[in-house]
Amino acid sequence: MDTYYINILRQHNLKATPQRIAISQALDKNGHLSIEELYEKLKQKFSSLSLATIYKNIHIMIENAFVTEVKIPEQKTVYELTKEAHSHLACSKCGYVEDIAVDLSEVIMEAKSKSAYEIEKLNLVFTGICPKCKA
Amino acid sequence: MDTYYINILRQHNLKATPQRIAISQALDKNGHLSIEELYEKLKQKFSSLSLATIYKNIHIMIENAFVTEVKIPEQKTVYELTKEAHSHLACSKCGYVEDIAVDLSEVIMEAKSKSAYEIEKLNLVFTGICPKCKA
DNA sequence: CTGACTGCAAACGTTTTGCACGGTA
DNA sequence: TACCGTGCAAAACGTTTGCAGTCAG
Repeated sequence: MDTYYINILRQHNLKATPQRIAISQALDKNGHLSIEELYEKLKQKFSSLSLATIYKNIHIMIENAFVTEVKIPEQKTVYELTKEAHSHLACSKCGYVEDIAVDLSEVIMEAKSKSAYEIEKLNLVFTGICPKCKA
Repeated sequence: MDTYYINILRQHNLKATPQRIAISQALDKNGHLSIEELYEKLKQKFSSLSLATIYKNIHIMIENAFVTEVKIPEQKTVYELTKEAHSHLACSKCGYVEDIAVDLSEVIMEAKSKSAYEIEKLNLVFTGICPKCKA
């Protein structure tokens, strides 16, 4: 139901336009999408959809902590709805990206003790072959 | 001495042109540079230097495992001379990037046991404030 | 001497911008 | 109704390509 997305959009100070609802839904259902994939998917619903609208919305959604950008080595950048901190697994064959939760507390402690930086966050991406591509 | 860079370039099957020597040296001395930073630095030595030359060389150097691309969340991509696997620390204020070695064997084991992917490598970037920016 | 590299200019793809119109709250 | 969001077209970027001349090996 759209009400669900309307509410979470409003909770993030975003007006609930049909395009934004569709973006939220697409990211929610697909997990991780690139700008181009988002555009292709939504173009089916809104034939007049403009790429500029996708760009503008993704950026405003990132600013409002509603969406998070995920940069993957040697692949296109993808976007996801913001969740608790987690890591990512990316398939080097097909590009599919999924979430993975690993315990990083030790790693963070080690990094803090070894460096003079005031560490705020960390970003971990595993790359490999997904089950589908292995088969 | 240039001989040093000439040799490592040749070891990577790359002809040792003055531009390539300068790129190697700049990356070696500065650690991590973006395309633009590289261009600005080398432009001083080679006033006729073309951006296209930087792009072409960086790519051929990546293909020959001489240079590695480092993608940093919300920052410009930087390049470094290829070394053993290591992680990175990036300053969210000034953009400065440095290497850090942390033990990731446990994390890798955990990821392998939790996922059906055939994990090949991992990429870890810490973001925070560097000592200079803290002061 | 030959093939590879450079610099230039043009082409390309992606992202951003300005503006008039339309829709949300 | 007032303001914000949308779509369009153009502009601005960053990156790539083709080509003629030059250089490394």
